[in-house]
Amino acid sequence: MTKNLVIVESPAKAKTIEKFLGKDYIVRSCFGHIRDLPKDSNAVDIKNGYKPFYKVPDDKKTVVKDLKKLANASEMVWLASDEDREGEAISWHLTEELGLKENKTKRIVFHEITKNAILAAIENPRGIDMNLVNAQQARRVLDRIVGFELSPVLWKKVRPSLSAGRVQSVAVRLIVEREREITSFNITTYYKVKAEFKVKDKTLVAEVPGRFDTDKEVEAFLNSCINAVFTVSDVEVKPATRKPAPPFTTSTLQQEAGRKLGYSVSRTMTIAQKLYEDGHITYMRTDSVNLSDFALAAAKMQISGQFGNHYSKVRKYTTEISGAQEAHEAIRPTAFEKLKAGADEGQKKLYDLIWKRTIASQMAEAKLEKTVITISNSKNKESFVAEGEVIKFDGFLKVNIESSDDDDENQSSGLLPVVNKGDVLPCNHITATQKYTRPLPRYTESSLVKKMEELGIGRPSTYAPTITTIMKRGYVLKDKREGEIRSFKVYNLKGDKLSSAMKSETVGAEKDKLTPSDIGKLVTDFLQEHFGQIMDYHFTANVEKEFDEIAQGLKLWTNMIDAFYLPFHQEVDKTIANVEKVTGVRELGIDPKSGQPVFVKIGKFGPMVQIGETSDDNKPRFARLQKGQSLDDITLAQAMKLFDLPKVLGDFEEKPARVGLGKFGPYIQHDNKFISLGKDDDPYKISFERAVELIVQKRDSDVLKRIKSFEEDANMLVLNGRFGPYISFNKANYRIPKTQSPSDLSYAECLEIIEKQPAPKTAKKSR
DNA sequence: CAGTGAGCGAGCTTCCGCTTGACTT
Repeated sequence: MTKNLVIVESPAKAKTIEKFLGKDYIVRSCFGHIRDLPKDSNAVDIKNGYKPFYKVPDDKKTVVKDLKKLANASEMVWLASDEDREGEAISWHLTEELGLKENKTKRIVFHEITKNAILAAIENPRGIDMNLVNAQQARRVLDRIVGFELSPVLWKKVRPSLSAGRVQSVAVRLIVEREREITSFNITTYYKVKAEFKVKDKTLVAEVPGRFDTDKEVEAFLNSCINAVFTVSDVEVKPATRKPAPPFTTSTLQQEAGRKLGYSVSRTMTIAQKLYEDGHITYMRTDSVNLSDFALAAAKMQISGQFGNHYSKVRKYTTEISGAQEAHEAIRPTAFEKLKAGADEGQKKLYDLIWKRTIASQMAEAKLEKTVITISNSKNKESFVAEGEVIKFDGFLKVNIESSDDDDENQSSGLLPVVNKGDVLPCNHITATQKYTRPLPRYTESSLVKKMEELGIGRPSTYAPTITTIMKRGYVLKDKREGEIRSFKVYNLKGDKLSSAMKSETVGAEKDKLTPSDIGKLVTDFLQEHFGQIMDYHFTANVEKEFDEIAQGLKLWTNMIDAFYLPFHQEVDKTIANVEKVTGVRELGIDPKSGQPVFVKIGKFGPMVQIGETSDDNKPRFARLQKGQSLDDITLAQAMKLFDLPKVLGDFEEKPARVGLGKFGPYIQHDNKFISLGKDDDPYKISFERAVELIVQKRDSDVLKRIKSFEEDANMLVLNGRFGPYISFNKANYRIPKTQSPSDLSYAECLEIIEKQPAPKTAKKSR
């Protein structure tokens, strides 16, 4: 007979807590939510007060069974799920599903996994807060209604299998709008003027603070500087400080790992999960910047020991993001004396980032000395200004400098040469460089997360999955963009000689930036037009206010849902009944050969170009748009070019080698085999020789891939794939059990493996 | 894997937020 059963959400947490509590307690985890609305569309009884119907999903059945057994055998069950809306609901679902009696159930909460916090929680148990549970039910039901009523509208009016929701649709909107801002951005040019002065054996570079808009203005200014006398008119030295950033939350960790380590949001989370499971860091899904008293003391000790007392400064941070639920601590190392941790290079780097950020957050501010030198010009009102910054005391900069999203080149320079007011400075030369104005950058995964967090959309546990969803639906893609070469003008004034030259630079090279697809734009426009309320950037913030009122017992959750549902559902019905299917059709012009109109639109299989309308005596021609092409801006010439392929390049071994554009990009087809073109191959320009080279290469790599083939049947192969060896039989793939060695398999053994395994998905789909 | 684009109809898709493994070709 167990005395006490404690239930927490995460298994790693359970292990830690069990150590704190001693033998009278066993601690188990429920692995998050144990019940949810099932997938069928009747999970919410709308006519009956929105009564939700909950079900234990299959993969949670054993968890629930085990917990039930333990609960029945315990004198007291302590529900220790997180202290937020979702956590309260988890405790309530556990109560219901495990059939817990009130007199032997207690609800406890803590925000940090420290012995003191847990003992204090046990001293202060409470009951389940049904108001908070109801706020969660409102959240859950609202999301279900929005998602499961809007998505079918898209299936009917745009394309099957699409999805819409409170979070994902707004995330896509952000990306669509940013793209349109970039496309419509009006690039203008201006000049920045810099001068290099001689100060004894050193040089001082100073800049005119403003801009010059035209060649004429900048030339006039530079000409006026000929024979000018430059005098130091002011030297200002003032102290400045810089403070460390707060410790990591999920969102800021994703941002820093993205910028500094190049990790995707989901990669960061997978790695953090490992560090957490191995006990190196605290929980990685959190919106709190709070550090426990234990952590504050431990950080202080570490900093004092490693850097000295004067580097330590205890700082308590408070969360400013609205809608934060703060069930956990910030993400921090569990033991600061561990300077390194992690099982591989990826984990080590992420741990290092977390260690530095947390330690820095508890360190003294950096003390700087900022110097501003102003240099006047005897012939002109424009002064030159030089700014420099000198670190007097490094403080937290000793361990950490956080990066920023705008990777501009505006780093302030270091130490400036010493000058005094009234000094006359000889000028080496003055340059004016042409600059281009720039639109806001495209979102990266992590800058999107940052924006979503600001808007209160999504939660730490959903940032990564949301990004996966909008990419999987094809709304958004991660693009790699080659830079373009752009020329700019540079003037140089040396002595009394003004010259100019053209230079060039590569700009706009991007990788891992999010861009919307045609379908993403189309769906966003459609939803904006008919469901503006859901697409409003403040929609989530507004409903959060109402959830809070429900949590405080000021409002009935069913009333809130009722007020939302009636008008929303009407709009859904109206849209289904009255609105035409959208295709994003655009006429590009007339095909010069056939005289027929050329259109682009979203077809059954995605964006396509079509020549001519369908009629009894006309069969239109079709071609799919290529990667990087968009309905919005493809030209007639580009569209017509798509019809040049496929074409035969020549015969190789008496069989034609064809080049074409397929679903997966450009390919060579030869002898019933398809070979993807290389990155640098242009399908329109590729030579026959290059095609043959690719065909031969493919044969070689196929041989390398082959581990074993059999005389009995040429269709049976043991191959080496991305996930290790596998069996390929009649174009279907089968896993090889870990107990068997792939290279030693006999034909009979292969057949046996195939028989034991269920028909693979690929075989099913192809039917 | 590398095609397809008539029209009809059956049957399917879909949300957000808690948690980890199982699984992928």
